[in-house]
Amino acid sequence: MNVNFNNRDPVYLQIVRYFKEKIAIGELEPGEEIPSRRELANQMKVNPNTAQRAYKEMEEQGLIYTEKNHPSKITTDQNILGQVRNELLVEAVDVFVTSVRSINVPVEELLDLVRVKYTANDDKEA
Amino acid sequence: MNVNFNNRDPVYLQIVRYFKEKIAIGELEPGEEIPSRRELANQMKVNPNTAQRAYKEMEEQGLIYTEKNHPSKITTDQNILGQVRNELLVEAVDVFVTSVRSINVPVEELLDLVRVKYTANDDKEA
DNA sequence: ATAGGTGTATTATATGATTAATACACAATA
DNA sequence: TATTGTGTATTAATCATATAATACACCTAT
Repeated sequence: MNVNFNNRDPVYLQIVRYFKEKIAIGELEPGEEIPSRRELANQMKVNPNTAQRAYKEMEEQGLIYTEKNHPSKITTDQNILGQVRNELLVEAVDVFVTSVRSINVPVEELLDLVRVKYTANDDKEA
Repeated sequence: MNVNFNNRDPVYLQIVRYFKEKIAIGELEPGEEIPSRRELANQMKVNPNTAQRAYKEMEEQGLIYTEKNHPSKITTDQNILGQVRNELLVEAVDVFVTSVRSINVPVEELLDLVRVKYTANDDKEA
C-alpha cells in the first residue's frame, strides 16, 4: 500500500482517489473488506482522523458501507462501481482539455503528444 | 481582462498562468508593457501584493523585466518566449497522462475521449 | 467481566501557504 | 515642491488543512 502524496491536494482526498483507482481497475471487488480506519492510518503513516475523513467521504459517495463494529466494505452496487472508472476518466479529460484549450493547439498535435507520452513506458509494463 | 479564478490554486499562480497563455498565443508581444502591479490588482480585484508576487514570479522566470519606476514589460528573449507554449503543453499532457495511467485505459479510447471533448465546442469559435 | 478491536464525534492545536496591511525609496511631472 | 505613480520590502492576519487528544458506544473473544 504505497501512496505518493503530493502537497497540493488534501491528503484525505488523495486517499479517496487511491481507492477509486483500485475500484476502477477492479482491484477492489464488491463487498470486499478494506482496512479499518486505524489500520489504514498506520499503513499510510497518517493521522486516524484523516483516514476517518477519507472513509466518511467515500461513504457519502456510496463507495463503501459500514456495518456495526466491522471495517467498511466496498459497495456491491454495480451501478456505482461502474461509474467510478468513467468518472475518473471524464474528470481527467475535462481538466486536461480545459487547461489546454486556451493555448489554441491543433487537435492532431495534441493527440500526438498524448499518444507519445502515454505509450512511452509501455515496455515497462509489457 | 477577465480571469476565472478557482479556489484550489494560489491566485498569484493563476495570474502567472494567465500571462503565460497570452504569451503562448502571441497576444502579448516582446517588449510590450503590462499593467502596473496596482493597476492589475485593481482590474483583477486582487490584493496588490498578490499581483506583486505574480510579477516577481514572472520576473524570476525571465518572462518580464522591470526598469526603474516603469511598469514591467514582456521579455524580448525569443528563446524564453518560444518555450512558454511548449512548457504549458508538456505540463498539461504530463499531468493528464499521470492521472490517467493508473486507470489502465486503452490508448485509443483515451484519444477518442480527448478528441471528442476538445472538438466539442468548435462551432462556437468557427 | 474485561480487554481490545471496531466506527464515530468533538474540540483544540499546529502548521504552512496565501493574502492583507503598511511603509519605504525613487522618479516624473504638474 | 508636493502629489502621484512606479517597484519593493517587511510584518501581520487569515484560512484551510492536518494533526492531535479524548471520549463514547458497540461488539467479540479471551
